[in-house]
Amino acid sequence: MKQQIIDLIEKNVEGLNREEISALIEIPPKPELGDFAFPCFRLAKTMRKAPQMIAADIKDAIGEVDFIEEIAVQGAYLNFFIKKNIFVKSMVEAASADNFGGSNVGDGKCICIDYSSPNVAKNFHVGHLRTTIIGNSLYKIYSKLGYDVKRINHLGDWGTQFGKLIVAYKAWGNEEAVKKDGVGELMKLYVKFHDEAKENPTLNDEARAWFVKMEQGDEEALKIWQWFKDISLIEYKRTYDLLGMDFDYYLGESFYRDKTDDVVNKLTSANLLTESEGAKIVDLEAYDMAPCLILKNDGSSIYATRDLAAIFYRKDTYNFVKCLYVTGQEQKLHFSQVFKVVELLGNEWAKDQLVHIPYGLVSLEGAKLSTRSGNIIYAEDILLEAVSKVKDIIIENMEKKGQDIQDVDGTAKMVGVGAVLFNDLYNQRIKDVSFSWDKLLNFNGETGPYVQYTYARCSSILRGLDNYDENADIDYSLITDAASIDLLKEINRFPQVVVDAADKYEPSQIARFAVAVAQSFNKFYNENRINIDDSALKHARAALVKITRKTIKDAMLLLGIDCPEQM
RNA sequence: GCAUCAGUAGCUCAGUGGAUAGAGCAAUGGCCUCCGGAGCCAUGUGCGGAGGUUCGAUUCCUCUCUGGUGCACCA
Repeated sequence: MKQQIIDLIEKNVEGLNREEISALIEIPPKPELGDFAFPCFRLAKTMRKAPQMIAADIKDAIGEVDFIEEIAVQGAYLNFFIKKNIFVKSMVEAASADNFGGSNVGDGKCICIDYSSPNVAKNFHVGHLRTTIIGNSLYKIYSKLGYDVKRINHLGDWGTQFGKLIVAYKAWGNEEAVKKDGVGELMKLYVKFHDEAKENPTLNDEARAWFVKMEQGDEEALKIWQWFKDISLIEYKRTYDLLGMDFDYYLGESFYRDKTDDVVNKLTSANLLTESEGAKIVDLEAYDMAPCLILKNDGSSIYATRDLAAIFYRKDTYNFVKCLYVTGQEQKLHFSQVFKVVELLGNEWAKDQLVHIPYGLVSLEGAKLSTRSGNIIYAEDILLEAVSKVKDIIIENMEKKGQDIQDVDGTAKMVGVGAVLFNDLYNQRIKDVSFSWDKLLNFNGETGPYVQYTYARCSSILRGLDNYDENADIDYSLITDAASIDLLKEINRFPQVVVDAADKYEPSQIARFAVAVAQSFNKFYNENRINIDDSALKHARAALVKITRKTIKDAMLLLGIDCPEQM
């Protein structure tokens, strides 16, 4: 419908191309102001006339059009009122299409997303949840737009921290305890190492020495390392299963250990490597950044080295058009440095293909999360707690309302986990999050369960319709009330919302949209009975329920959340 | 110190170079013998401050204040 408006304006206005017109056209803030609006401020300068007069002139030039009810001039705005039945029909039909909201702009091109990437031998806590949830949603969003997305879990499974763990394990650990408590025990060893190292700094040198051994392929070191890694992965996968998420590749930092030499060689031939305090660095002073450390003074690699190796590997292997890194904003400098180094090696594509997607810090009741101080909540505990609370509510509702819900545990999992995901995706990524159980477990208002509830309600309505024919013709002229039209307009934003979410790397746009549709539907529902005797009206309203239901489900799936038929 | 991000209603947050800046939470008061009350409706003296660009700035620029984060051998 917007295209037809653009056609009209293009034909009757000089000096603007279709793209410019399209960008100018807006949806008025209030329905009384029309269905589409075209502001004429910008034309005032070139046409040297008051914008109000320009609007009036354009109106006259357009004249009568078959699908337009009225064109109103309001100040500098040209407000278009589309004939309702035509507008309704076009919106319902658009929203009924199978891939509504999606497109094929991606054309099968590859996008790599590096996310989740927990540090092996450390617990998976609330902070890790953010990267996992945001990354997963971006995967869904870009897939919806026709991209071939590679989900890469770049495990933190290499580095000096394993030297520390080996030192700690050999000094204070034992096999039994690690077998019994898994990552929990490894964490204890890690914390103990840091406490002891404060008194005895030579422990740090020992740790670095063990890491050098790892890099040199020392059998004993690698055996312990592999064992710790296996233990950790089992625990992480349990959390991923709960979240209903998976990855295409688990390629941790260790995967690149034989590829860092090549990075050093490239940098050396490009004459970018300089020595400083015994270490090898790339000087970035010209770009107002601290130097990028490539090799430590003991010759071993560091995370930047491995990130560089990973970039070249991914470019060669997947030929990505974009490689996204979903990590905390505190790593911003690191990625700026690494991306700049890639660029300095003569890779212009680094400028727009390598993108850091930062998110805000998670704190716990105002204090920073810290394993060492015990100020920590584990992802798994949060998810299980939410599921358990949802289950209580479901059971209570079943007694109160006499509902018969088939799969209580499955539904509780869907809603509980969904609540956590939604809560994490609802605000802009960059906002810091102060974790609060109260907020997380309140399911009223702008929450996942609210949206899911609306979905279940749609399903329930459709199940209960009497004398309903799936294939009956719809009389669109029967839909005239404001609540119905608002609902349709809301739903029809979907394709643009998905594009915006992708452009800004902001799943929150989708979450906000899902809530807006749900709110709009609930208002419609409160004003319009659907299962009524008037068959034509019943079928018309049911058509709105159907597309609402479908759109909510598709939007929620983009967040990694499924919707239950009953709850 | 340098860099960077943020500052909108009591709280948590949306939002846009333009038509009266919006939601949710919390609070109070309402909601049809009828499709699901995890719902709907009603109540709101707010864009940190100062300049600048513009016909128009909460939005863009500069400065400033406040808070977060980062600044080499951790990732």
